[in-house]
Amino acid sequence: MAKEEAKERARGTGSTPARRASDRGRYGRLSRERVLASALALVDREGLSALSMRKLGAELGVEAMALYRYAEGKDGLLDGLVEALYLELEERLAAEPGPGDGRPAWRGGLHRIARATYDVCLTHPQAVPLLTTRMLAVPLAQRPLAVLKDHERVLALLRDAGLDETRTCAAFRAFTAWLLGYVSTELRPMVDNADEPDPAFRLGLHRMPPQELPTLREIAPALATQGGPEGLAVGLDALLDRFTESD
Amino acid sequence: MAKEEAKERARGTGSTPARRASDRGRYGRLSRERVLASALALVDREGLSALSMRKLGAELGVEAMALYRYAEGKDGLLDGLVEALYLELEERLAAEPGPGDGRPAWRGGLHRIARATYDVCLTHPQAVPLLTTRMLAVPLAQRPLAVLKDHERVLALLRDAGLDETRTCAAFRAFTAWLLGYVSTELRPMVDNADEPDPAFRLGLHRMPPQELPTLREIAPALATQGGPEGLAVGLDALLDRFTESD
DNA sequence: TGTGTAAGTATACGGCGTAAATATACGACA
DNA sequence: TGTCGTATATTTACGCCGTATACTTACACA
Repeated sequence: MAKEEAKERARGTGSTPARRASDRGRYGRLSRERVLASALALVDREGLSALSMRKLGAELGVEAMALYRYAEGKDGLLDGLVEALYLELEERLAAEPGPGDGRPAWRGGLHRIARATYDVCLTHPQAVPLLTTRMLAVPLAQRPLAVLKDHERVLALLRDAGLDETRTCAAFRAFTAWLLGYVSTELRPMVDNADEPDPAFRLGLHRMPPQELPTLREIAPALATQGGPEGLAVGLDALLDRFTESD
Repeated sequence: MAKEEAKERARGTGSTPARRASDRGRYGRLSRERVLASALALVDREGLSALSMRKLGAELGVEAMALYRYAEGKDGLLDGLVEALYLELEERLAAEPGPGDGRPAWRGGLHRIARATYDVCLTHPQAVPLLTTRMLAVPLAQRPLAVLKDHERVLALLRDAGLDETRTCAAFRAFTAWLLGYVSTELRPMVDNADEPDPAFRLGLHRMPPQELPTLREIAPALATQGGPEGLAVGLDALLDRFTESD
């Protein structure tokens, strides 16, 4: 793959002098990587609903239909975004060393995965809904390879913990549900009007009928805070403790 | 009832009359309730992507634009579906008695809410993604009243547990994340081809590269099982234990 | 019985995803 | 060097979508 890119670059640097500048880049501009990266950037910048084949094409200097060589339709493109997120997760996991602290390796591994997933989602908050919509909507075996490899890592770690098949499944489900639920609830806007100086008005509390929602009104400012990665870790430990204990 | 609505209409308030069935003519066919119920039925039957203003209008024997009196645009309609789900939840909670078993009332209450939410989602699996996309995308104060009332119930129960504000928030977040994550992961298809008799093929395992995904391939059949309401309850207890304990 | 108003319709516009046919640049090979 | 097959991108077109705007119609009430 790197070799192909090198070839393309050599081609681009003018081995054929008669080629006009506007023609030079016409072919070989696109690749699945470039398409997905550009799509993710667009989503990061303008949100999921702003992603259309035409707009993405324009962003890449190309007609919409050209994208169909690199993703099968819009749905395939969205699945590709999920794949891109998990590839980024893979990179992060490969980069970080893994602490090797007091706890068992399998538990540390699960925390690393959870934390890295959190970080990826924090980097691309607008793409997070894709995890519960596209990724979970696709049957297990049809998910992108990067996703399946992530599942594999988690399952292998649970196996390392010495769990039998039943308990491994239960723990895997708990891990996934907690992680996806946590990032889904945490990584999105809580504020109503960010420019409003008064916290109560910024939260839009004036919209809430006070007699019906006394506790909520009282506690809403505190709810605007976040649990952060610590909250994720605490809940993860609680679930792992429960779901990995033998009766 | 018809009299009150007539009064409201005369007063010019924005509320919507629901005419008696015998009044059926060209006018009075629609109401917000009927629109939302029909939309939910359509989603249940054909999935979220099949819901369009035109199709919903046709279903109700009406032009698409007529729907705009009862929901502000498509997004408002989707938010209305979320509202409908939480209204259904409210009904369920009102109907069931509440067991009053050994555990503290507040914990029993949270379990009742979680279970009822699970049941509602089980009844409308196709609508579940709306919870993580539409509901969570809307800032707290702008969520439908039925949603806010649900939040209020949960918060009040946590307050009953004697938690301070900080801990109440943490527990609320954990409750929400776990519940939404659980229903999102649990209530969707895991199978590849439901008509295939061999379980392995039904799961599409032949698509998985075996050397890269050994654990996953081995455990995939077991993963196709579900945690059910019991799994939800077990995890909920684990999280509540952890997030409500004082240091 | 007339009249104001809410309920629903008609029409139109621009954007969307994408099927199908078409044009074109490039690599390979003569 | 020329030409040819093919991968690559474009063009065109179709039907569906959400919805702004202007219109018609049925009803409540005087």
